Amino acid sequence: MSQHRHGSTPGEAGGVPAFPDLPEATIARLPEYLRALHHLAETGAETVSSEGLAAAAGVNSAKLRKDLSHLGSYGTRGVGYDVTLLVDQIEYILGLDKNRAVCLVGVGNLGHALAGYAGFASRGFRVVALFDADPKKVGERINGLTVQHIDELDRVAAEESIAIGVIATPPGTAQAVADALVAAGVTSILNFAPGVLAVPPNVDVRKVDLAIELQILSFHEHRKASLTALPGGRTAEADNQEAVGS
Amino acid sequence: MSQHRHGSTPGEAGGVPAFPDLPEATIARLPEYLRALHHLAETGAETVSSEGLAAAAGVNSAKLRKDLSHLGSYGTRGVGYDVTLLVDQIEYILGLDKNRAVCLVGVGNLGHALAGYAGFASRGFRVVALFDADPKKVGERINGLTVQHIDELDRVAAEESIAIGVIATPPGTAQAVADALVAAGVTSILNFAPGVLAVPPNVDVRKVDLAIELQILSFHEHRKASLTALPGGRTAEADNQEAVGS
DNA sequence: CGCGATTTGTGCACGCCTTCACAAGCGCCT
DNA sequence: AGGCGCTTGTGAAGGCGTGCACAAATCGCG
Repeated sequence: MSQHRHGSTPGEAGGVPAFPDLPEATIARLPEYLRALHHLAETGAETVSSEGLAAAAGVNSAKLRKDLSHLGSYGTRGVGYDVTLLVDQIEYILGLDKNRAVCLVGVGNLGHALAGYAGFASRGFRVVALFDADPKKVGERINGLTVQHIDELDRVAAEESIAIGVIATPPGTAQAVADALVAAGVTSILNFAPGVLAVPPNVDVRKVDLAIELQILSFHEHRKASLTALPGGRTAEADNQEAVGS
Repeated sequence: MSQHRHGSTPGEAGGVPAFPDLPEATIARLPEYLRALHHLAETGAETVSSEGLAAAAGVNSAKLRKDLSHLGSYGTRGVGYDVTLLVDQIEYILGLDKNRAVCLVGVGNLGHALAGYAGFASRGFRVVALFDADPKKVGERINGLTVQHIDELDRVAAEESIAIGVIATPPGTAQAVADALVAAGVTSILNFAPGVLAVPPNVDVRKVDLAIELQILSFHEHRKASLTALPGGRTAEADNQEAVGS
C-alpha cells in the first residue's frame, strides 16, 4: 500500500541468493510475529506450533506457515518452530540486529511524544537526534536528548550514520524536511504529517496519518448505522462470525 | 489488512441500496482523496481532472477513477470532477458530516499528544473525553478537557454517545480497556498499543504500531544495503523507475 | 522397529485489486 | 451544426494474496 516500489532483483547472476524476495504483505506481518514470539519467549515457551503463533499474532495459521516458509524452513514437522531460532531469523531479516539509528524532526505535540516513546528503544531502534526549525525549541532536553536546529541535520546524520528519519512537523513543512533528510543521506522516512511526499525512487516512505485511521473507522460506523436502520437488517450483531484468537 | 470482517449485506430485500458496497482498498484511499480535495479547494480550484487529483493524492489516475466510480458518477467527461461536490460526497460516505465524538483512554506519553492533536478536530472529530486508570492523572487538564477515571467511561460514553475509542495505554492493559470500551457501547477502536485485541465481531479495530512501521523500514534498509554490497548490484539507485507524483 | 499422532510445507484454486486501453460523453470553437 | 480534443467510466487481463487441503516429515511410544 501507499508509495512503494521494489522488487525485480536485477543482476542476480549466480551464487548467493542475496535476499529472499519476500512479498510485501509478508514483510508487513513479520514484525507482528516477532512481537508475539518475544512474548512467548518471556513465558518460557521453547517451541510454538503455527497454530499457536498464528493465534498470538492474530492471523490465519496457513498464512503464517506460508509467510515463514518464504524465509526458509525453520520449523520441525510434528513439533513446531523453535522460538529463539525464529526470533533471531526474523530479526536478521528485518535488519534489527543493527540497532538502527533514527532521527526525529519536529518536536511539537506529537514529536515530543514520539521522542519519548519507549516502544522504539525496546524494539531495536535508537532515537539519536531531535531537530526542529523553531529556535525556541532548540536546546530543550527531551528524554536525555537535546533538540538541535534543523540546519545541523547534515552534520549529525553523517556523524551518527542515520538512515531512518521520522517527520512529525506540520503538513506545510513536511516536504521541505523530507528534502533535507534525503539530502542528508536518509533513505527511509516515516511520515506523520498529512500529505504526499515526493522523494527519489531509492528512498522508502511510510505514512501514518492518525486522522485517516479515524476516518476509516467513521466509515464503518456510518455503514453499521445504516445497516441497523435498514428494514431487513436487525441489530447489526449476528452479522458474521470469525474468531479473534488469543 | 489486519483484523477486519465485513461484507455480506445479509437482508437486502429490496428498495434502497442502503450502502454502496465499497472495496476496503477504496475506503482506505478516500480519506487521502478528501485531504487532497480540501487542499485544492483552498487554492480556489473548482474542478479537477482525475489526473490532477490522482497526483495530489499520490495514486494512479486509473485507480482513482475506478474508486470514484464506485460511489457513483460525480464527474463530467471532458471537464473533470466538481471539487466541492466531491468533497461533500466523500464526507457523506465516510460519515464525517456527523462530527463524531471520540474518547481517548490512556493519557501517557503518547495519549497526551493525541489529546492535543490538532489534526483530529480539523478533520471531523471531536475528542470529548479523556480517561486514565492512574489516580494521579485524573483531574489533569489537557487542551480544555479534564482527565477522568476509567470507571466513568460507561456513564460518559452514554451521555456523549461515543462510538469511537482510542487506546493509548501500555500493552498490558490494552485488552482490559478494549473490553471496557466495548461494554460501554463503543463499536470502533483505534489501538496504539502493541498486541492483538480480541473484540466481538461487530466491533471494528484498527491498529497503529509505531515500532512496526520502523521495522518495515528497517527491512528495506537491510535489503537496500545487501543489494549495494552485491557483486552485480551497483549503487542501489538505477534500480527501478517510477514517478512519485506532485 | 514400526505405527500413529502431530505439524510443517506447499500445490492449487479462488477472489480481490490494480492497470491498461478504449469507447462513450461532454464542451468549445469555428 | 459539426467536428475536435479532452476526460470520464469501464470491460478485460494480469498479478498478488489468501485459504484450503493434503502429502511429507518428525517424534514418541509400545
